[in-house]
Amino acid sequence: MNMAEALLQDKGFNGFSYAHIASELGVKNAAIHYHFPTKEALGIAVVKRYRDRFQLWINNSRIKNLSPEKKLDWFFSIYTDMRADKGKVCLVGSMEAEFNSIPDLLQIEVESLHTELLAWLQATLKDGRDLGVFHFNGEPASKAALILSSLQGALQMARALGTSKFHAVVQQHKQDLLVLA
Amino acid sequence: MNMAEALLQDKGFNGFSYAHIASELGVKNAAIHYHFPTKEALGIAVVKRYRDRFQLWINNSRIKNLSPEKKLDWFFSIYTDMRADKGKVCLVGSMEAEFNSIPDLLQIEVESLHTELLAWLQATLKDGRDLGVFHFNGEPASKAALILSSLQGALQMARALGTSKFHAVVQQHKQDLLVLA
DNA sequence: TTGACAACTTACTTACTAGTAAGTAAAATT
DNA sequence: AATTTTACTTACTAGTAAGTAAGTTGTCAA
Repeated sequence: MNMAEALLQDKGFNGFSYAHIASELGVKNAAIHYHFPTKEALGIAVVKRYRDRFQLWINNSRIKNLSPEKKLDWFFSIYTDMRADKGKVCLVGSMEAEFNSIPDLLQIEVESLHTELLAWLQATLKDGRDLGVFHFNGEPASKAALILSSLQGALQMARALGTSKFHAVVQQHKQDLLVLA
Repeated sequence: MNMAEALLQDKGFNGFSYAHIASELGVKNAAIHYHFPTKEALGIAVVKRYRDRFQLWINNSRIKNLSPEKKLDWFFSIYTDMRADKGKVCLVGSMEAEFNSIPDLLQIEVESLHTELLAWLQATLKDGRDLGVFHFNGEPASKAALILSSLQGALQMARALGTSKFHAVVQQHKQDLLVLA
């Protein structure tokens, strides 16, 4: 599953095969099929694990008790770490880009993950604005969608235009939220 | 090339084959290879055509003489139209998501397109701020990267979460740029 | 000690992939 | 009118994809 997740974030669902995983793990093709009968099942398991991991994080007091500002920094750091880890992109972006060529049940799993990420970010932005630390117009839902879509896009952008562009985007988000115009 | 472009935006580079194009056009596999010897060449031709089209547009007086505000509306409309056209995503996002599983020369072509899109948006944002119609902190380059990455991500997001999310993002960008805090 | 099960390997199938070589019919060029 | 070129088709190759059936080995419990 670690290998599959890394390959998903590196090459996309249609860009890797059972053979890739098998050879790198030093096992045979069929050994993967023993644990994950189909590629769809493998993809779903990876996304499901990611969802569970995210829920564990945000419900852990380590994160839960942070200020909105620190929560946002933590959230940004997830994406910064992906960029630093061999230029990975986020799972959601990787699979939504080729959404119409991935299996049905995997689409549903990706949708669930995306909804959960967005819900947490939206709540965090709302809390921050209510406390007066974040400044933005409009609905928290819209601002959350803007920021999340931008992080997703910026990881992809960095592949062509370099890591500096990714960091520029993150800094711009911080400035937009924290600095009064 | 129209078919290839549509398939790229629908399924990604690794999600379509010569057979897809051939069958839909009612010709044989080899007929495509006659015009585009390799899949890499086909991809490059599609992106190159898109680059040329974009340069034609922005150098056309119809766009060139628009106010920064109208220019931005035009730019947003490109992405809104993609969303309306069977939920396509932008070429750049589609290929950067699977960047590490597409041919080398195609990567370079995508990079060029992305650089050109970003340069135009950056200049437009700068002009708008200089004229006092746009309001944002920081460098035009960073704000341009933020907006472009967000549009790219929002088209992908809309596939899982619906068109309304895409429109929310566009409206939020307008509000962020136009309304004083 | 035997039996059952987990975790494989071996060996395979079917379907599809990009790509090619050789031939053909019609249109354009000389 | 003869020749060349364009745009294919037919028929193929070599490689890879996901997926499967049957057999093997090591571990553990009764």
